[in-house]
Amino acid sequence: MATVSEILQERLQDALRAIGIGNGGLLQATPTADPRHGDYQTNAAMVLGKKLKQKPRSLAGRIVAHLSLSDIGIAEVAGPGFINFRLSPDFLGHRLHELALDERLGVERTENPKTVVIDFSSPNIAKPMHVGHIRSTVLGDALANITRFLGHHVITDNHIGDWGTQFGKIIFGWKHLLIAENLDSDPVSELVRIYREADTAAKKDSAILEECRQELVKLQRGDNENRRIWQRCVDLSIEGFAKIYDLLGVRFDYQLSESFYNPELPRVVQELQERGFAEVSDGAVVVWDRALSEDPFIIRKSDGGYPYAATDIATLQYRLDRWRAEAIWYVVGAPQQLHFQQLFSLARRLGYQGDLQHIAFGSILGEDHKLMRTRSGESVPLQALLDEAVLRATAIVAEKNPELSEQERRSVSRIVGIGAVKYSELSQHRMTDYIFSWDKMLSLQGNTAPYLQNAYVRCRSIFRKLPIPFSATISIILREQAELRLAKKILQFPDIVSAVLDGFKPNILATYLYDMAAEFHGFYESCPVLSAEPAVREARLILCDIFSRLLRTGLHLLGIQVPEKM
RNA sequence: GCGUCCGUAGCUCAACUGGAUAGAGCGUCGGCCUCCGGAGCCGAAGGUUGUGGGUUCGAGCCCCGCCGGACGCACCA
Repeated sequence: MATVSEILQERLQDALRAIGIGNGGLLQATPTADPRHGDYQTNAAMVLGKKLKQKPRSLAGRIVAHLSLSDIGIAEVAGPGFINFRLSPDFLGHRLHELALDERLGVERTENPKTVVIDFSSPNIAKPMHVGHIRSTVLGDALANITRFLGHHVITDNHIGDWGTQFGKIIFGWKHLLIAENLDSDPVSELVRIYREADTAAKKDSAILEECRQELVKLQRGDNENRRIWQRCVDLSIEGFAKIYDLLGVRFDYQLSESFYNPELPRVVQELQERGFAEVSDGAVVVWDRALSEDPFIIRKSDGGYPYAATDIATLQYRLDRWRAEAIWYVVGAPQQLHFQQLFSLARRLGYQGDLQHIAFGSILGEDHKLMRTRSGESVPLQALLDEAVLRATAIVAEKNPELSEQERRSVSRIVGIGAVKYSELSQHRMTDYIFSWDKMLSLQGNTAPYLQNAYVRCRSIFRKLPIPFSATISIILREQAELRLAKKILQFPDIVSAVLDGFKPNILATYLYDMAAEFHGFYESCPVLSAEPAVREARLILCDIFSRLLRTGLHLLGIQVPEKM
């Protein structure tokens, strides 16, 4: 099923051919910002007028005269040469009926499915996940859901940081500072503690620093004991991550960690040297790209170790070779932009095909407008943050709806609390540094998850009052302004979903859902459903049915659940 | 110093990739509950889009210069 925009664009192309303008390039028909300008508009006449040196208004007039739109609505020329479209109630009713019968709500699968690897979350072993990981995790998951929904073959891969110089200190700490009981009760905290203490000790005592280095070297050479300790650290940490991913409802197809690529690193560096892309500089092996930066891309350190640049190249090769990836998207914070520019630039020079994207995002700030920290100045652990979200939601739900059973309240609180955190990320443009506020994200008013979830619940409660289960029947006749407005908004859904990937901006889906919920409330206010006469009631029930399914689907694409009551 | 990102209502944020009179929420002020969940709806006030130029039918968006902020710049990831 073509989207409304696509239908209008096709009709435009037909009209252009009719007046002898064959290939006008890509035409756009978009929803208008102001209802006085109709429902959709195109600036095709102005764009083409410039190209063909014709007056935009008269060209627009000729286009309109040749537009065949009787089944859709009407078109008119306006302003400097816009063509405005108004959709007829018949057309809206017809489309709505189609959506009612379509599980995918009008969203077609792409005709060109691609294999897309999405790399996100990527926490580090022996460190707790903190607020810095939430954006990557939530954004990556939402993009994966949407990309998959559009029919692409998506592979999600959690590239866990399980290798690196910190392990010298962790192993030293494990051997000298570990407290077994702590490891049982809260393993990740204990790993953090021994790392910190070893780090402090190493700074004060160069003998300890040297010992840490030796532990690292032993690990890298495959020493049995160190290898075993490392594996324990990895296992314990991954268990901790899994609890958080469960709570968030995020899953990965793969969790191939950095160490997975270790065996490939010498070959990677050697090949780059042999092919002339890498050279030795100050004892390190580096790749220069002066056009990008005066700083080199270091693929082997002067001590022989391999930094993550080397791992990233090996990872890239693996994804291209093994998975036949046509696109690889990295959902990683903005500070690493240079790294990815260097990586992608090298990949292109090596002749690697594929759509490589660094999907960058801004930071989360506290209410003081500075990077979000705990009172003691550390980054906020994600587990604690999510627990607090659920706790706060529990209090709100208990107050607003005391009639829920204990079990319902627990389930709803989790959906609301986790949804609020996710939505506050996703409703914002990904590049903005945004201010974390419990009160705002859990507010029942405004562009928040609880507001949307409540709109869903309100709508669903209508269906609970029906004597028999609802099923959409025949035709739909819409007359009221509020009905028509809601219908028009609903029909934009397929265009919006695909637009999200154009710039990787889930926030436009979020904003759309919010706008639609606002239209629903207007409709709900002025158009009684259950008490309406049968034909009207049927049409309104269909509107409600599509609205609730669409809201649920849209939120699911964002990784957010909806409760039936709250 | 070089590079990247950002600057929009008192506050928090949008603006469908260059479209028409820049939109929401919070806060402020004023209306609406014999009616499906008022967790809602309707209305008012609030702006020289940091600033100065440029490009064109048309700029919050593109280009150049300033001002202010965040981040990154050789062996951490």
